[in-house]
Amino acid sequence: MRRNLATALEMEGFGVLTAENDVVGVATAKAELPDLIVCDVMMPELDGYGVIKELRADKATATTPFIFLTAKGEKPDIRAGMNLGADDYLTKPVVKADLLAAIRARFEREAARERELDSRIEEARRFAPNFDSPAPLEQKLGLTPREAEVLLWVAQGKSNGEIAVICGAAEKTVKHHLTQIFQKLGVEGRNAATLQALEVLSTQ
Amino acid sequence: MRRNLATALEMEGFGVLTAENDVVGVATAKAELPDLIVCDVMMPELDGYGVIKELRADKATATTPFIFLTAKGEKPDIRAGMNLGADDYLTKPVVKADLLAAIRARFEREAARERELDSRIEEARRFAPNFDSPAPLEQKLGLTPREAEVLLWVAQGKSNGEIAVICGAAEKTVKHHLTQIFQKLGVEGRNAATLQALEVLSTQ
DNA sequence: CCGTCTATCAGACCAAGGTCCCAGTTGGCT
DNA sequence: AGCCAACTGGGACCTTGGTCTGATAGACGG
Repeated sequence: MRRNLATALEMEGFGVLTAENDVVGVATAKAELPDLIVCDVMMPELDGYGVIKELRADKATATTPFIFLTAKGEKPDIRAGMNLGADDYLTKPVVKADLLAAIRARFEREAARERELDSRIEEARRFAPNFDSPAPLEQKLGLTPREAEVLLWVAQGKSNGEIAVICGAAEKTVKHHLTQIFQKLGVEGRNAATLQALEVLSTQ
Repeated sequence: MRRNLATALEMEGFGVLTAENDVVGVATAKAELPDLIVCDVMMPELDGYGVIKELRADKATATTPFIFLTAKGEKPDIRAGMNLGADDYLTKPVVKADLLAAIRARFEREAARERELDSRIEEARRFAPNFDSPAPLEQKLGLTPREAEVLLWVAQGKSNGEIAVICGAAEKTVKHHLTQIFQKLGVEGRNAATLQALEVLSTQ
């Protein structure tokens, strides 16, 4: 049965790993991190429910698509399997076409999620430091409020003169704050300070 | 039936929206973007299969957990529903406990995915400009190879003298490249140029 | 009341950044 | 052969950045 299934899937172009029982299956799943898991319910030690519980509890396999394929086709069996976080539940007898369709459907579903995830990551990784408030600089870099304010403008490429105008202080004062900042950050020059500030303002 | 179900869910603390048929259901789902959808199969115009096809085709609802709850409980019906990307399929008669458990299981599954996604976003949003290659600067900012190289080091906080050593050129030459760079980027000073460079190097 | 922290500012001084003008070399394209 | 773009450098010159020393003033807690 298992061999039949494996060869059928391989003929469709899938890479297949098999395991002879529940315990071995959990181990190989955690080791190989497959893209999808097909699993029976009736097995000696953990049984299928135990397998999915184990896999769902492990961060690495918690979101792996998981399909039950079993002769235990009573409603309570199905509900138990699905409620443990299975993604589909096929009851024997199963024709090859159904299994393939189910697998493809789960892959398609996973692909849709992946697309959404990609766009959200794309969004997140955009270079967008938040120049709204000097508070993060004050806290994360241990600066005084005024120093944080000055650094906020330095990080935006302002010159000391401009910052003096913006903050309503003399350029000398700005310079003084800057030396304090450089010392606290352990850097030389406004460039290195800017890099640190951007790091803080980007990760938030 | 629908009212029964809605009040039952509301009593469990869920916010519930209802729709009297397939077409209205699709419209409200697209408008309100619910966290989960429960849907019958037998409906006048689209039927349940049409509903899920529509929703899966729309980027905004493509990954919303979707549960069929219907009297059409024959195996081919179930397979059809699941293969269209449903996440669970409950056949009437359904006891309240089963529905609640199914909903909670889907939410839990979604939460697990969300946790994984959060960690991946956290990874991605880290401030990590890629200083490996000047090529992006050359292309996206319209610089010559040498100019891009100089800017790459400027963006890392190097002084003109240091860059001269690194690039094996006279400081005068570095300065000359910099004036070219400033002109091309339309900025004054290395700070503003650094900001533009980091933007390019961060978004990749 | 006194010390500490924060913010303010000044003068002197040097290093670094940046501009302007100019000029030689290489390499590819026509 | 001639041209153009890129890379290279020099000299003169000014601006900005940054340090050092030193000083005043309000706020705040012990």
